[in-house]
Amino acid sequence: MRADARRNREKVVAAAAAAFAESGLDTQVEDIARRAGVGVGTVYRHFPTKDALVGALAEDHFERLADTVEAALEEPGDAWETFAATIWRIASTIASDVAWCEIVGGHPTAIQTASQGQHRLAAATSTLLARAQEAGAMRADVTFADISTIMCGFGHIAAAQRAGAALDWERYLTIALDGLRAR
Amino acid sequence: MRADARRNREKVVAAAAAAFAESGLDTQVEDIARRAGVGVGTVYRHFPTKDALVGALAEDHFERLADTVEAALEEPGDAWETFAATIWRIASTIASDVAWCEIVGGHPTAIQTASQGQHRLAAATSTLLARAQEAGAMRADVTFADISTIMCGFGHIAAAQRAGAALDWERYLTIALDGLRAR
DNA sequence: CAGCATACGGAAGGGTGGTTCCGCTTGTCA
DNA sequence: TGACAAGCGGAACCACCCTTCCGTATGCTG
Repeated sequence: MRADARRNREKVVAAAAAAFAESGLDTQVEDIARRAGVGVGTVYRHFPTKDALVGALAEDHFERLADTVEAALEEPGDAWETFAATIWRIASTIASDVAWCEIVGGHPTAIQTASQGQHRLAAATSTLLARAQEAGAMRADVTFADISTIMCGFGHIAAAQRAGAALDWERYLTIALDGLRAR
Repeated sequence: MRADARRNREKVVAAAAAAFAESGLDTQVEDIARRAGVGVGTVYRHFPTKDALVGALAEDHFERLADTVEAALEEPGDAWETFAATIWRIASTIASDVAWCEIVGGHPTAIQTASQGQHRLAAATSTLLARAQEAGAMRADVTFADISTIMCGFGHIAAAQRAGAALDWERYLTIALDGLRAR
């Protein structure tokens, strides 16, 4: 790969990440290209479609989330506290990026491919969940699918909040986590 | 208004309600017109824009929801039970209509106008909420905004579920309602 | 340095879907 | 019943964006 091509690819990825984080997945390809200082043709040489670009960035996000959760598995301490703190950490990371909120919330444009990162994330979260249940701190009937559902709702609410809706994802999470606790 | 015009208006409203309920707010105006047995021009003579049509139907939905909640206020019985049962009733009504899920979930196309029906709905729900708190069954810090947020998440999840996602709005509501209860 | 493959920019292409417009039809009222 | 206003159908219009294409520029290799 030619040196200028590599350089341009990096500029595109950086510009796309910034633009999506700021304005969401509806950001136009032309805006990303302008931000990167290249033409749209260049964006398309590196990524066959806009979805592929979103997918590449999303996978990167999921890998980093998986790292976070796997790191939490190593830490000692109360199982419930670890679970809750991890959810909060993940949520605030996601909430800082509009596109990420939309992806987690299930925006139609987003990739649904069960990727490497998503698998790791699911596995680590399931373990965290199981530990909290074994400790008797979490309702026994909760499954990983429930956590997915709650996080899907979270993503949507956070995205809407960023878009100006009178919603509060922190209150949402507080209530949802309380609903997960054992009585 | 001419008799045929009134008849056509009713056909358009009925067709739109059915089409939106089935396929969501993305349904094209031409599909609605075909379903009503009229041309698109006729749809536009009765409603200046697609949004206006959606808005008219939405307002009707909100009025009916408000009726339901106001009726619940009259019923005697445990305050928490009444609250929870009402939320469940509302939720299953909404879940039966894709467009309604999208509106409640905050689909961008949907009207955000604070209408008559929405006001009545908000007022009645707030009263129901306050009674449950006075009875000591609901967390004291919960506000109407929290209920809105939870229902927004619900709408989104129900819409995604209808679209084929592996989500379960009933589990979601179970957990969320549990999170609202006093400990 | 010459020559070529690789890469680039951005105008043009194409699909989608809301909205408009106008010639024709149909109620309504005198 | 005749005449006119109101209503109708649906093709055409237009805006928005993703994607493609091609003439030009540039890094790399011998």
